[in-house]
Amino acid sequence: MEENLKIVEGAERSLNFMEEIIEDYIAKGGKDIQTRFPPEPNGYLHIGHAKSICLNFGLAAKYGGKCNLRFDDTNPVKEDVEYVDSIKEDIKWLGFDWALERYASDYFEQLYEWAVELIKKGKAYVDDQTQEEIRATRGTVTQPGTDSPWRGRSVEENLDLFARMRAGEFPDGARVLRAKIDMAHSNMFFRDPIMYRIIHAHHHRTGDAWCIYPMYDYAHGQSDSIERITHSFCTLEFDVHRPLYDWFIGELDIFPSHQYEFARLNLTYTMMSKRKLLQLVQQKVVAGWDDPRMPTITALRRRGYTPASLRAFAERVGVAKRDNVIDLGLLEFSVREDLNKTAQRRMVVTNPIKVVITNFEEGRTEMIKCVNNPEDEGAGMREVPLTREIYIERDDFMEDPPKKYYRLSPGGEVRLRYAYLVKCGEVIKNASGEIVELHCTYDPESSGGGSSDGRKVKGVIHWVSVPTAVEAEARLYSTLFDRENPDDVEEGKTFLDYLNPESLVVQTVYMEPALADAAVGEKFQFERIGYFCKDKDSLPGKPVFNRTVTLKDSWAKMQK
RNA sequence: UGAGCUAUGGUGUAAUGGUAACACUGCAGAUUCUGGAUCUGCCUUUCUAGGUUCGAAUCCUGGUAGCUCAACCA
Repeated sequence: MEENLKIVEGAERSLNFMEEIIEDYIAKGGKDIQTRFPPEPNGYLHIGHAKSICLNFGLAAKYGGKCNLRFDDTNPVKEDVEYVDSIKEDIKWLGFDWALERYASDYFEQLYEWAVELIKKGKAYVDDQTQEEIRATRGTVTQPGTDSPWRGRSVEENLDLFARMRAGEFPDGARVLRAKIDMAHSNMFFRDPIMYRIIHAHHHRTGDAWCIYPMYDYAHGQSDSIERITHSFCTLEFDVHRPLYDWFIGELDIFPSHQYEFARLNLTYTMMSKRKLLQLVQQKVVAGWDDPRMPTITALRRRGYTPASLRAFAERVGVAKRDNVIDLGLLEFSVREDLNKTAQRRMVVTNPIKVVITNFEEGRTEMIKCVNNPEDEGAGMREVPLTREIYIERDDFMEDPPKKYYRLSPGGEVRLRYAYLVKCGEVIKNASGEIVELHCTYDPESSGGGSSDGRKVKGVIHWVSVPTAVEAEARLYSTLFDRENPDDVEEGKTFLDYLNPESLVVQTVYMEPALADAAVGEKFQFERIGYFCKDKDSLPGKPVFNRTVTLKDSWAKMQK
């Protein structure tokens, strides 16, 4: 696995633009590279965050720097400890560890003092306008705004009012503290941005100590500065905020952190909007944040994705400044690549048809040696029982096969994986003409890859012995949505109109006995089917497996 | 229609004034006790019009297209 990681992460490639920024910084004498991953604890992390995590932690590691985890917890009504716990778990699972765990709320006192400083400089004022009035006077992107009637208040009055805001004298929404910049600025964020608002709410960390809370723009840059973040990476939509980020740091004359933006990750057949993901959970379209069809890290983990595969994926998608939509196929390629080398093989029949090997003695059980993973010699061997009656896949038999069909057909011969050659004799049907059973004969000389007369066979099929088969529930997942870009909605529709009705298909499958005592979270390749991971919903005697991803299937492709 | 950001194969990402390449996808073949894996080959690319230059994906100008911004969200 280490090796595997190296192939991707250590591969020779040119620098991405972020690495260039950092190398440029170092070339100019800069040191102590410091980054941070700054989630708001208001939801679960998704694959887009995984890209950001790999970037921030990866860059710090590559250049001998450090990366902090800082929760942007400036809005108590949306945030919760449930989310901070899940975020920490996800980051660790991905394989990263932060230098410092910090919260924007750790800096509330300092932020307050700096606000007082700005008031004293005449750079901030308390505005009594209502939310609606503020919105109405902000202007539009093409029209300038107009000054608030409270813009000219004296420093003394502002100081007094701001102190009383903090003291809790005013109800929510009564007043705000605004930076005094330029109501006609072409950048909307410079039109006297709000720095503080009154919210009488319990904060998950500071409790009831505060009833005024800083806005993102007033908190983020200064928090970066306090932590001496040298490179503050964020997504493209924040580029409009950068001048304001610089303005506060400049006015306060504090450590000059700098912000750089990169394009966020988009994936086909899903969406990254926290709002919409929350909607899927709340409307019970999915079973929860960790429903294996969700793009959240917790869901991907439950589905069977590995940390290494997600890191390799992040490396492969690269980083740049233009909008992108990554093909889901690349994510799937990344897990298959990892699981192919690490997951043990097992035989499982998903849609059975019974085969009776007529020349195999009744009551006899032969233990067949099977290779656990042909890609990993260290994985060893296991024994699988073979008996007179076995299950094979219904798809592996055709009464009237097309050309190039290598599997079983009347009179045809195939190899039972790891075991003998079998030839199909009789096809048993019920009254309504459905095939219920196949009668075959085996070649006792054909174990170990040979045959009694040197003949070769093209088809190899998997099988499970009937008396020892273990029943399990398989959850076959495909995309939650039926189109590549479910965010692109037509008139009068919503993304919920684009759900894929077959995103989850539950099946009863028959497994070889070795699978009976797999551990939750353990990953296997069900030979010729796909990669599966044992789910936490498993009950004693009733295992549940999630299909992580199918195997590449060039036969299915030919069929189309 | 104000400001900012971005334009390279089907999808991503490189090439940093000097032969447009790498990965995924797709197609074809070799090989194989997984129609898996592996290996080989192939298809397909610089938004547009000018300019600078011996030479432009790269620099300049205009155009076009896409994205972002008018929460007391982050």
